[in-house]
Amino acid sequence: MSPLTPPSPDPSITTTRRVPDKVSLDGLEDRWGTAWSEQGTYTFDAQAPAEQVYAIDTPPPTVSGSLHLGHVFSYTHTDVVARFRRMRGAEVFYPMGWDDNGLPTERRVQNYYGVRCDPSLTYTPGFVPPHEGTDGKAVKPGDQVPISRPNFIELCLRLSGEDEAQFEALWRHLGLSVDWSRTYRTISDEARAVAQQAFVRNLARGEAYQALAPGLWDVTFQTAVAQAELEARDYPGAYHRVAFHGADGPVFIETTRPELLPACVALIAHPDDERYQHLFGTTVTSPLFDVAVPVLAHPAAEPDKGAGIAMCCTFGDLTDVQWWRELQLPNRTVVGRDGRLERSTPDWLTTPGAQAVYAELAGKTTFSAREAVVAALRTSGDLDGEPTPTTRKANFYEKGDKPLEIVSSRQWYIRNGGRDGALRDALLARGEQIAFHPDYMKVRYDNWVGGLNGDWLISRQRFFGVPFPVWYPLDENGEPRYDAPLVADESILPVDPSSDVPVGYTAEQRGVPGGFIGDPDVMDTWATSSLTPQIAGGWRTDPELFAKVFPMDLRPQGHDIIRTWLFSTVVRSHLEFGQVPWSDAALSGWILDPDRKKMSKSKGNVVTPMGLLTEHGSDAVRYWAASARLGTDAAFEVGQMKIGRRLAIKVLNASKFALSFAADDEPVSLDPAAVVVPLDRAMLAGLADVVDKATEALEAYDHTRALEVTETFFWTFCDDYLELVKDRAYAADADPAGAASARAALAIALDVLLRLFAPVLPFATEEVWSWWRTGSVHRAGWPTSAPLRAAAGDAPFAVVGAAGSALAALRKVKSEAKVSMRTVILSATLQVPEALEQTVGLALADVRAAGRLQGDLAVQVAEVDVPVAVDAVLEQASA
RNA sequence: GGGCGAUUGGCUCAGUGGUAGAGCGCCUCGUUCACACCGAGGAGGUCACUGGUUCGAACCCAGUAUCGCCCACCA
Repeated sequence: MSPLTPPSPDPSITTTRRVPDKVSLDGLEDRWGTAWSEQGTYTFDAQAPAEQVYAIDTPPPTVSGSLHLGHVFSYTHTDVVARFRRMRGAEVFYPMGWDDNGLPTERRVQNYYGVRCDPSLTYTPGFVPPHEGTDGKAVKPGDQVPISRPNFIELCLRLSGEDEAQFEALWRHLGLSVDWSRTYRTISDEARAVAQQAFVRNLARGEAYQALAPGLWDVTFQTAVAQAELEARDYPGAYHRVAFHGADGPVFIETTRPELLPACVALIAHPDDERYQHLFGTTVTSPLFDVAVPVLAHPAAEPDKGAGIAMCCTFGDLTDVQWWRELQLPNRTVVGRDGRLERSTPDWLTTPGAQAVYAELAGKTTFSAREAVVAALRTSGDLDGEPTPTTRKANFYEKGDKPLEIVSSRQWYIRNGGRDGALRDALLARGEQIAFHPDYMKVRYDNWVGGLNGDWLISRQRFFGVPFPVWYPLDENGEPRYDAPLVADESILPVDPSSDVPVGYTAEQRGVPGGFIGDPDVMDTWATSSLTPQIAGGWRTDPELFAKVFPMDLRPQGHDIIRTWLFSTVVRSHLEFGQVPWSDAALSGWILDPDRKKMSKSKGNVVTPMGLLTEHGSDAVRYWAASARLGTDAAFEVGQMKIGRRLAIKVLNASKFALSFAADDEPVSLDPAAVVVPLDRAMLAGLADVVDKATEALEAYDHTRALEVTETFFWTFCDDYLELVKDRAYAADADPAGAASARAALAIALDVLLRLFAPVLPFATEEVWSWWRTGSVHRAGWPTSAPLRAAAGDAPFAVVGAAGSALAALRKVKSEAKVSMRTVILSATLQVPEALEQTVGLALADVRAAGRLQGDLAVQVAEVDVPVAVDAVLEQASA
């Protein structure tokens, strides 16, 4: 991004005003939304040189219902940045994407239409879903009609398309300065092609691989789940003290999962644990099932947990997986992919008693099986005491509601440093190259990368997603040759291996021995969204564009998805391009409800974003959002929106006033040479400081600071400066130079203030701009301080403060006397601190006029060091 | 258990070494000559706590407490 030639107010620009008699915020969203769209105000110019481009990797919102307040909040932050950069002269690449390819979309379609996907069915042309709309509640799974995968995908596309149209309408109403001609869907052919191409290239370089291994599995969704999608939740359970049978008597273990007893492969204690030294190397038999298992030592066993000796099952938790792997234990899986115990009796249960007990468990859920095992243990006398209730932490899929099981399955992985120190270090180093805003968010990246315990699992056993562009040859027995995958060539992507045929085969060979089958899985949603820069930037289709926008400048996102979206994007970029995907990452906080809890969906639905925008106005809601700093969670506060609305209205009214002093057909002068009165020049000096501070803050992604300094100045401008100069500005006949000075200063200040407010209040500022300027304020340049300083000369801003204080003192006299502010003061003496004597003197005429002072105004240096005070004689007091 | 934030008037928050700030709310008053979706004035805080550094601490250091979040934690 290059520094731009800033616009200096051109003294020759004078325009005739068209100020409406009555100003209002109502309807500005529609009016200007339409105008911006028609005029292409935010269209990205692909011809712009690369150094001028500022590219934003916009988060594609998940299409699974409606946008909520948190979206409005964080997307406003991004839009403020986009508008600022655009005004600074950057050509802003600001696309919008829709993430519509994942599990949330599937679930919404199931609930909305009352269907479920059954891949074994064939396509039904013209299928009409049995149900439409949720009526606030979901169709129960039992009532869902099974339909084919193509039918299901058709419905996914239809519903997400409808949702996306609504999303876009909301974003336009909010005033996001997105280039709407650059919209993408993660389920589009192009996005699928990018995802498949990136995968194919990962595979060719050995960065993607397939493995058959135990992994976390959600029994509800029946899919594998990645580490990044885990959520630890409290889960009620109970310790069961269970006796294993050793040569020298019982060995007690404690377990919260007695139903896994038939899957036990060993008992394990810490090598240094004195209590179990004599048992290491011996064999014990399990209760109920009479399976002989070894007692082994492993340092991962914790002596103070439970009985200090653990029952290792395949697989109860990730520690079991570690033991199984490191101690080379057998695999005795009993829990299936549906979360139920295997129907057939496992072959390692050889005694009639064991088989009889298992027969009671077969096909049961883990929950029911647990009850059955506990009952059997009680009967056999192997349960010592009663179960002790406890709360334990269990891993859940973040979107699921049952604890994850661990099952063995064949899955695709991408290397992410979880098993490779060199890669991990390289990715940590990439983190150093990204400027996080706020910077302390970077530790979350470091924590996550440092704590990875495996590669990135990218395959999901779902339907609506990007399929893996891979087929497997079938051997003579019809078994897939997973070691010899047939990978689609980049040139033919996207492909769907369930309908497309690999090179060298015919469709008839699908599923027959000696033929082929397609990989049935789809990619995890993050595997696609980790490629948003590639998708939005035209990596495959428009290399020229891609070279201009990549690496991008900004990744805006929530701090809750640093470990997923941010990290996975860095991984893909590092592997494919050997660089970071963007220079800056802006992390927005969450919206909390007034109870300081994270806004829940149910509460969020009570106040819909569109309802808020309609009620308070988009500028008002944007003001609320822009008042919260990056990284900080903010309260949902209607009060803040009302303040924003008041500010927007004030901008309209103050602008109308500032433009009102000349006759209607008289042009407005922006000539700095006309500004000769010290008070006017002092005001511009103050404004110059504001411009510098606001610019510096926005450059540093601190939009709240920029807004604050601008707003503070603006209220002083309205309350003090405008009041002080209005009589002089009107009095063109009595004091032509003084009036011209005030009018030019007002116009120059207004011009600058509108630009400063434009990123936060795009509608009100554009409205005012249209009254007296040409073009859009959003394509006008960002103001710079140099011309203001030149116009201000050596006048100190303190003059405005001193005159303002003097005016406030006069007002206070009237306020305390409980009379109108228009009451005439017959004479007054100002008591001012010595330091202000000179500066107040420079604006005395304006102070007199604004204070309605008709007689003498004396200035004395106060004896005590106090703010400005006044002794005054009021008209009424003398009457 | 490790880490990161936060703690300032009733509320929401600014304020990184020099006599406590804003807005909202509250109180008093005013106003239709830009603005009632208004204006002016006012009251209100020992800056979570304890030590320390310093001429001087809301701010720097050490510790404590409470709250929130991130990571780890399934025997």
